[in-house]
Amino acid sequence: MPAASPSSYERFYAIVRRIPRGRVSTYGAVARLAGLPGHARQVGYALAALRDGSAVPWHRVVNAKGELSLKRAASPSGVTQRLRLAREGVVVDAGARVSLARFGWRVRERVARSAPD
DNA sequence: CCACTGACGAGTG
DNA sequence: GCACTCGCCAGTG
Repeated sequence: MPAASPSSYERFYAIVRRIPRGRVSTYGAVARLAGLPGHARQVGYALAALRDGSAVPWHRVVNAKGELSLKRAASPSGVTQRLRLAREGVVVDAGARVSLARFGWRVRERVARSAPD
């Protein structure tokens, strides 16, 4: 098994798997959460290496502008991403963009206070 | 080894 | 919002 080396890909996949349904995250955020800030490009590379049937919800990952990075290609992957997002209620506009303000996944870094100040 | 490319991002003007 | 630069790492010729 080639699992001898601590593939950073697996680290990225682990984060992507945590993105809740109906939400999206960004390449940069995934890299950051994986403990590898600045490796956004490698996240894209890792997702591109995924095979059909993987349990990784790669379609929930968009770039920092909220755009689907596969819009450039009419590849089946691009279509699949739009289809899956639509099925989860995520709105993608004509410019292949998603409102990060509305659908961006917010990682809770602090616990909600049960009692306000 | 070098140049170039790619599902990226942040900074500057 | 647009154009440009630099940083990041893997794969290819």
